Amino acid sequence: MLDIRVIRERPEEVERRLSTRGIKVDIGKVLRVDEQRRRVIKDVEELKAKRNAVSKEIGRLKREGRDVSSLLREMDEVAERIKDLDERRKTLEGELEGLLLNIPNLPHPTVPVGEDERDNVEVRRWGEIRDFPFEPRDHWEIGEALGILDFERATKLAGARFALYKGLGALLERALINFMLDLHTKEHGYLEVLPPFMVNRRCMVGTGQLPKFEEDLFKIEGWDFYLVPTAEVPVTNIYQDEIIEGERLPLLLTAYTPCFRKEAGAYGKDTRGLIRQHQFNKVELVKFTDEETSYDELERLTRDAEEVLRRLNLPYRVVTLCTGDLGFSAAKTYDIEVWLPSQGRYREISSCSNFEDYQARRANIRYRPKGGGKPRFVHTLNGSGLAVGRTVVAILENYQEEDGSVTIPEALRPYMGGVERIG
RNA sequence: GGAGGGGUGGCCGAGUGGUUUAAGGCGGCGGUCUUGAAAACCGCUGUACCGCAAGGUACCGGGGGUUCGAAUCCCUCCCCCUCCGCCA
Repeated sequence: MLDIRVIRERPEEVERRLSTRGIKVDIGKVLRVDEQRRRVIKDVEELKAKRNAVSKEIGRLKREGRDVSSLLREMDEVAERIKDLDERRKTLEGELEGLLLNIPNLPHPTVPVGEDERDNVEVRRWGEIRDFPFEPRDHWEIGEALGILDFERATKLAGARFALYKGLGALLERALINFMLDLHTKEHGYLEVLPPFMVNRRCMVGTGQLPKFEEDLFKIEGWDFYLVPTAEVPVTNIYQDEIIEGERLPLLLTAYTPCFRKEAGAYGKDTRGLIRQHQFNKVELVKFTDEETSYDELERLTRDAEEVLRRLNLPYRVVTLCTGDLGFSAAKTYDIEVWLPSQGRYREISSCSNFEDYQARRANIRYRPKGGGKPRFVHTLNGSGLAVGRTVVAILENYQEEDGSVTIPEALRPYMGGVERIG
């Protein structure tokens, strides 16, 4: 959520920066509602001040045994006006909140202006793309042939966009989760947490999935529970409605969770294989920082995620998302894209963002500055470290051999009970 | 699922209609004293919103109601604890 005071003070700037996302926001409407709201607040609070004063007076006169009937009559009207204005205030505040919750974050000034993913800017590349002496196969072909992935039977269990891992495939997925968590906890200083995989609506509003993107989420019928689309939601909301002591910042958390997404609007996209599933595993990195250090922390967080690919020796590149490709709540995002030989291109495997105080304002997460002072909103950041299913895809494809076998990256072998090769 | 007990400030805890601008204590900050520290004593010590300011308003788990006036009375929901049942 944007700060209404910023919108009030610099409406043209807000409108201009939002327009680079390719959306049009009616700032004028926000300002009009805000002004009406403040007017009503002023009026009703004046009346309440009067009510409080008169009520005190009534108490005093009654104790003295004096007559108060004229004052009571006077207060009848005041009470009525207060009731009306309170209702009006509630309506206006609801209206303003509704508008604000549907306005995306302002892109950071360093974000390249552009329309869509074609305008994203590559910032670095790492690793050597292997030169295959044969035609590299798709990961689903490799996985099915090795008997470690079974999409057909997964369809019986749930439907399209689900996977059944078997044998060393299941072990590979589990090994990757452990490998990533160990790296981030033991070497990068993150605290591991294991949150609920379902959250209530308030959390979804806090991180920005709701109210705008209801159609992307799985909801539990009859309950105020949603399946988490990313660990970002439960982990960021851990500190909802709290004031964190400034000495404790930055807070670094990592979590493994499955992620559940409807993938509405992705019909026909990546229909085969593990790339786009209704359920997938992910290890997430989350940071809470102050406003001075959040962009340094974004660089570090991105490097922490990249480190997974370096250890696995998988070639990748990092791109800065342009304004038109930026997510709703993000001020700046780096995507990490891993090389997939079967597609001959880089595919997203991690998305690392700084949300500045946008989520903190929605979820009401503040910190007390060192040495005291008024609480301020934290900056929140998160990034995949990494999407596990897509990491399996990258390993199967980049480490495949002509005979259909797959070599296990060395860093992963201790997590695989020493297995060096599948097939 | 059944029965009972609870939810008050950073923490503990008093408060059953108006002298409550929420007692008192602990913790924290500042001061006096001291070579320094401790102790003692004194003072300060929540959040949000409206307002240029002075100041005002709201908040005692959430929402609604009664009343001139609600932490206090009524309704409703949520959460926690204890016991019973069921269960991984």
